[in-house]
Amino acid sequence: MANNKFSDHAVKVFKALADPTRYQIVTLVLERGEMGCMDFDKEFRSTKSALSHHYRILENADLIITRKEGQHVFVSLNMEVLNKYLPGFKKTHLNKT
Amino acid sequence: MANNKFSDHAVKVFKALADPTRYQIVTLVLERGEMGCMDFDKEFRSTKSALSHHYRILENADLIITRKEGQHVFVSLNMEVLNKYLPGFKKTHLNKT
DNA sequence: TTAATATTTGAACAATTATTGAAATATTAA
DNA sequence: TTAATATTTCAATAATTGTTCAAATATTAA
Repeated sequence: MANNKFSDHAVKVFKALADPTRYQIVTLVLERGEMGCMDFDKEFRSTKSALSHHYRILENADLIITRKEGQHVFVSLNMEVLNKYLPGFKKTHLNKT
Repeated sequence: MANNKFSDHAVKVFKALADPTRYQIVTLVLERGEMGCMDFDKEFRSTKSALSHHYRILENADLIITRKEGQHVFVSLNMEVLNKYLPGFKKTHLNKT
């Protein structure tokens, strides 16, 4: 978390979700739970490098948590932050066309 | 509303709020209700032209409604869309530091 | 009609953000 | 140790977004 002012962090969270790939990452992890961080490159067209950059942005917004297990990195959501800025996100954004 | 797919519109809404000026416009209108669209140029440093461009983005995301009364334009929120993508927004984003 | 005020538009430029490919780093297995 | 796989970092470039200023449009008042 870079900044502690509510509105600054809020804008950062919106920025993090203001990209189709990152929005999809968040909704997929929300649906499936913790995922291997590079599983996504099969699901969407995105290189591993691009994904890595996207993770950094989600992480800087404090929306995701990454955990390293051996060679692999796993991504999960920081529900505390998601609920702080986007309460009801799961209900509203999951399983929508 | 340009696109009818839920996630595309959602990303558009996040993009619209992913800028400090636009976030402030939305929270101010939420707090005060309908406002003269150029009242903001006193509140923040932003030219009328920049504000006009910002309104177009908020309008394209279907977040605001503009109403013309004589020479003046008034801005209000489209609560239906705000509630569809960001339920609880008012409660969480109002009167925060 | 002309003048005054309000807002929008468009084009140019600046700034930020996204993507790429190659090289670097880390971990594990052989 | 070397090789293989996973992920990150870096620098370059591409693409998008934000701001500015000037011109255009709209509305009302004189």
